This record gives sequence, C-alpha cells and structure tokens, in this order.
Amino acid sequence: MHRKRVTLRDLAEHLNINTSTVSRALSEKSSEMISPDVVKRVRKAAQEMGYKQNAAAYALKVGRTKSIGIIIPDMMNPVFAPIVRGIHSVLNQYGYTAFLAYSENNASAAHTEVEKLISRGVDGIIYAAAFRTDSVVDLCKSHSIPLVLVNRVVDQGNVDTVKVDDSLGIEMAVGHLLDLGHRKIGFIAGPKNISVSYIRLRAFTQTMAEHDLEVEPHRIVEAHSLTEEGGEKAMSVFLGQNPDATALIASNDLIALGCFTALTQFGYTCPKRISIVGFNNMPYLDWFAIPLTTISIPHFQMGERSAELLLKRIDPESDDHYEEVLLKPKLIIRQSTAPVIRRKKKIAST
Amino acid sequence: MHRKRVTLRDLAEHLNINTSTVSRALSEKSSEMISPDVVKRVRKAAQEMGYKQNAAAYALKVGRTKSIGIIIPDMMNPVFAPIVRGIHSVLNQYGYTAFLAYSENNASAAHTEVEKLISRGVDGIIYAAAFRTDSVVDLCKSHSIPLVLVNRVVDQGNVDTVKVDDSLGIEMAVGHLLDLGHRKIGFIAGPKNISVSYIRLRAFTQTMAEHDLEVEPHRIVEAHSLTEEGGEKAMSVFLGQNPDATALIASNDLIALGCFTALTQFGYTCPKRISIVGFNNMPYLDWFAIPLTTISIPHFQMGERSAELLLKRIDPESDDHYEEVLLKPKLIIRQSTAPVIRRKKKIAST
DNA sequence: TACTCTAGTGCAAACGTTTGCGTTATTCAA
DNA sequence: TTGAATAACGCAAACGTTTGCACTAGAGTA
Repeated sequence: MHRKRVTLRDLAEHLNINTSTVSRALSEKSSEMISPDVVKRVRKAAQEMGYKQNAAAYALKVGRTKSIGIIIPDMMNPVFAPIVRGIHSVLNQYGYTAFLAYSENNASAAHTEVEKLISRGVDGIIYAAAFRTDSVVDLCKSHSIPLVLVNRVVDQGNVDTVKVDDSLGIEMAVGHLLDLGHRKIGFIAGPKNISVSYIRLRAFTQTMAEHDLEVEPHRIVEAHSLTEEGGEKAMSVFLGQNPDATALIASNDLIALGCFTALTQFGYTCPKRISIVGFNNMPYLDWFAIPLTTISIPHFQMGERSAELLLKRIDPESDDHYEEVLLKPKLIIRQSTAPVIRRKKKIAST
Repeated sequence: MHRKRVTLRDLAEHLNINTSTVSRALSEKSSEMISPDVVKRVRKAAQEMGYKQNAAAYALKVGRTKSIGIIIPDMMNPVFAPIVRGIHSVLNQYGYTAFLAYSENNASAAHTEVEKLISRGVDGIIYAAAFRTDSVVDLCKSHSIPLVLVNRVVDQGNVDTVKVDDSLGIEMAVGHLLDLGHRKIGFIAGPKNISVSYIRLRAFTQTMAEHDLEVEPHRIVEAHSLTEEGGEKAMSVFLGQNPDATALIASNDLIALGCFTALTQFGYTCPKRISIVGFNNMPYLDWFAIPLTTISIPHFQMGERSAELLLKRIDPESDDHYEEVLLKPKLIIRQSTAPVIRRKKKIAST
C-alpha cells in the first residue's frame, strides 16, 4: 500500500492550493474562513488519499498532544481496572489518548514516571497513587501541567480531586458490625502516609467514640502496605494481641485478603472466629472463598469524573479554582460478617 | 518555577555554542564527535537548567516516537495485568512508553483503536486481542508498522508472535483428568474465530482420540464469548445434555467461573458432581471459593518476550524474517478436580 | 468612477530537534 | 616548511503543522 504517510503538502499540491488552506479547511474551527466549495473538495481528497494528521507536528506546533498520563499504584490490584475504563470512556469522546504507568506504591518511582510523562508532553495527569505529601503535585505545578488526584488525595490543598467519602464508608462498616452485636472491633490500617488509610483509621476511632466505644491501642495495627502480604503480617500480630476481638475492619480489600490467610494459618475461620469487612469492593470479590463484606466505591464513575475534571482544567479558558468531587460509598454485605456469637459469660469476680 | 520549558537553544546560548553541538553532546551516539570537555559542560548545564528533550520535536524530526501501543481484549480480565507488566518492564529499559487500549473483544473496535494509535505515530503495536482472521495485521502491514501478536494468533502467517503451547496445555489437562479416572469428559469451547479457543478445542478432541476416547458432539458446547457470562450459558446447555459427564475442561478461566455459577444454579457442586479445569491461571484464582485447577501460562514472560520482539522489529537493522516464540504451560492442580466417584453400575441388559 | 470593505486565499515564520555538510584549527608525515 | 589528514564545531535545512499577516478580487457605497 502507501509506503509514505500523506501530508498536508501532498494534499495541497494535488489540489493546486496552499497548504495553509488545506489546514484550515480540515480544521473544524477555521474551516469557516474557507469557501464551502473548497472545504468540500479538500475533505474529499483527504478522505481518498488517506490523510492522517501527524500528531508530532501538531504537538510541536500548538504545544498540546491530546494525550494524558494515568498513574496507578499497582497494576495487579483489580480495583483500578474499572477506574481506568471510566477514564478511557470520556477520553475517547474528546479524542484523547492515555499513557498508563504504575508506581508499585513507591514514591520516587511515581515521581520519575511523572517526569517521563511530562517529558512526553502529556497535557495532563490523572494520579491515583498519591501519598499524603507527594512531590508529584509540586512537580506538576512547576511545569504548570494540569493534575487531578483520584481516590488518594494529598494533605496540601489546591489540587483537583475526585474521592469517595471514606469516613462515611467507615461509619457504614462500623454501623453494620454494631448491628450484628460486635463491640470488640479491631482495625487493620494501611500506611499512614496514604490519605485513604489515614482517613479511614481516623474515621474508625471517631465513629467508635461516637458510640461510646473507646478503642484501645492494641486494637489497631498498621500494615506496612496496602497489599495482601501487608495484611497477612499485620493480622498475625493482631491475633496475637487480640484474643477477644470478634470483628475487624481492614483498610483495604487486599489487606482483608491477607487477614484471611493469617486467620487460616492460626487455624481460625471467618466469620466464625472473627468478622471482617474490607474496603473498595474490587472486582471478582464475590467469587472468593469467603465473600467479603466491604464498602463499595463507584470505580467507573470515579474514572469518568476525574477525566472530565482534567479535561476541563486543560481547557485554556477554564476558570482557575480547584474542584473537589466527593462520591458516596455503599455497604455491600456478604458472608464475611456474621452476628457475634455469645460466648459463655465469665462471672464477674466481685 | 520555570514557566517555559528549556530548549536546546536555551542551553546553546547559555553556553555560547551552537545548538547542534548541544544536541550531539547530549546524544549518546554522537557525543563522541564532541570534545569530552564540552560534553561534560553541556550535560552539567542540561542537568542544572532542567532540560528535557521535547518528544514531539524529536518525533517529528526522526520519525520515531519511542512509544508503542498495547491492545488487550478486556481490561477487566485480570490475566492481562501481568502481561502488561512484563511489557512495561522491558520497555522501561529502552526508554519506551506505552499507550494501553482495549477492544472489548470487538473486532471493529480493535481496528479503530489501532488506527488511532497509528495516527499517534506509535513505533509498533503489541496486539493481544487478535481474531483468527483480523484486519489489524493488514492495517499494520499497509502502514509498515511493526506488530507482534501475544497469546492470540492469526491464521495467516508472516507475523511475529508470542504464544504458549495450547495443545500441550490441553494434553496436560486431559492427562490429569484421565489419571483421576474420568472418562466422560466435556469441553466448553470459546468462539471459534479466536485462535486459542479453536486450538484448545482441537487439541482436546485429538488428545482424547489418542487415548481411544471418541468424544461425541454433545460433549462439546461453544460459549459465545470468553467470559464468565458466556461460560454460564454454555454450561447450562451442557448440563442439560450431559447428565453423565464427570469432568470438563473450560477454554478459559473466566468460562470456568461461569460454569461454577451454572452448576450452583442447578444445585450441583464442584468437584463432587463434576470436575472442572480452566486455562490461564489468572491472578487471584487461588482465592476463589472453589480453587480452580487450571493450566498456567507464563504471563509476565509473555509480556517480556513480546516487547523484546517488537523492539527488535522496530530496530531498522533487524533482519526481516518473522519470529514465533512458543512458551510452555504448566498444570496447576487445585480443588476443582477430584477422582471420579464410582457410581453403582447399571447391569447390562444383555 | 473612485473608494473602502470584506471574503477568500497565499506567504512565510515558527515550534524544537537532528544531521549532512562546510569551516576552521590542530596534528602529523614528508 | 608545506601539505594533507583529522578533530571539533558551526550553519542551515528539514520534519509537518498552524497562524499572523499580506494580498487579491469582487462587492458595496457615495
């Protein structure tokens, strides 16, 4: 077939007009300066000769690439798949394309990934891997390239964000466990330098306090990462120091999974020994051996909203105040939570 | 910070030398034409002033973008995550970046995605969503842009491919079931226009034949797609027409999952009523309610190999004969398969 | 008729690189 | 001492667009 890509100039000489006219005729905005007749002829020829705009030349000229970067913490965490789909779904409508990168939950890796993306000239970045203090937001600001945070946010304000009401989610989780009769409730937290794990933990102690349940320190243990492995290790120490707990909330579905494995290692089962509720409602969760009660977040919608927000910020004539969209979580009850079983009461020694 | 990106010219005037010298000093290849002293000074200044090559200008000049496109059939299928990671891992070493797109298992969607990628000027494409006859390969050929197929291949030859030995995998699966004493074995196939489902089905009947087990037509039913939903529907009809089957092989883990749901709808359980083996060993499978015996494919390695292959093909001085790398599958035995339970024999009426 | 105005188009610069070629200055051989 | 060879660098074109400006011709006005 055609070995060489056909260019604007090719079209121009073929039609015996100037390349600038061709350019204008093809552009939706400036085609109105051109006589309708010429526009029609140009577009027909472009169609026939298979003209495709050279993205590099366009980018070089106008300074925008019509591409963005997406950075997620972990490619293996299925929860990000629907988020990415949501992003794509709106990107497609506007002719944008996305680079996908992941940080392996590593701050400096994320930083260099963003640097690479910026060097590629992306028009904006959707960042789902933020730490509470994160150099990426300064990096983007210094290059004045639009950034929107999804799910994980950052302490420092002045950034566009799309997040879910984590506190509300935890309230729901606690409420559910209380309804089931649980009182001795633990919490497996994620690293404190990530907003979601920080906020969820805080919401936990607060909600408990509102129900006049003071939570003692040994009821809380922090996993070193929001992964299954992190959950497993944390759960081991939790079980060691909480022989009496009847329920726990995990900061994350993945952590909850880790709790399961630690539990079976100790020879216990869920929800018989302990009820567990997770967070995120990641895909395929209902297939699991112990279907996990969890807090569902609107993944796809989060993706959509963040893409819309970013596109809006990329638009040069957008107002310049930051937005924060807050989405509602939902409680999904499955089989990992059950009513507390009444054990034979010790007679108080008094 | 710096509002405007610093360019080669900025560096040049700052150092009172020509931009061509700066360009050469920065380039690994041509820096040897420049005196070591100058090279050092240029690189130092570039570092300090935060110079980043303008990707668009580079692409426009040399005609290569150092980016590739990845197309997978389904973002929600976890099996592609490790493949993509494998691709990224080698891409990173060579300064390449990847666009990620998905086709929703739709041929025409895949075609337009590829067109978009080509129009973006990607240097090559890794295509994991191929049908047995697929317009994408002609599209790429006509634009003379490198293409490598992963996992799913195409009937027409002359394409670089990375695949696993599906036939061997099925042999293993059949062998495993035979060892367990099964003889009445069914097969839930995927759509015949996808190489993997076609080959796996063919391997099934062949292997059975080699063991002197003729497989009757009703033992095979074809799902309309390689998804859980497709598996569920197919399994319903399978159960209807196979009251005596004791085992089956699913073309896909997702299909196997669908079989599970249909099974429970019928009030049966696995492996008690029927043993099931899947294919792919997708992530998180060992967590499932019925841990699925399956054929494991080397996901990460498949990604690596395909990226290596593509990069090699992109290299202008590569030889021009196509390569086909074939990887070995592995049998993973879990709890969805069990020895056949001997039912009370009907006495032959003769 | 002479003038201004406007719609339609062409000209050429610019975006930031890379690279073939030309120009110097230096080295080496004879 | 002269010549050629080499090393180091500068010049300028080119990649394919977009866009401000200049230009032309025809329409409208007085």
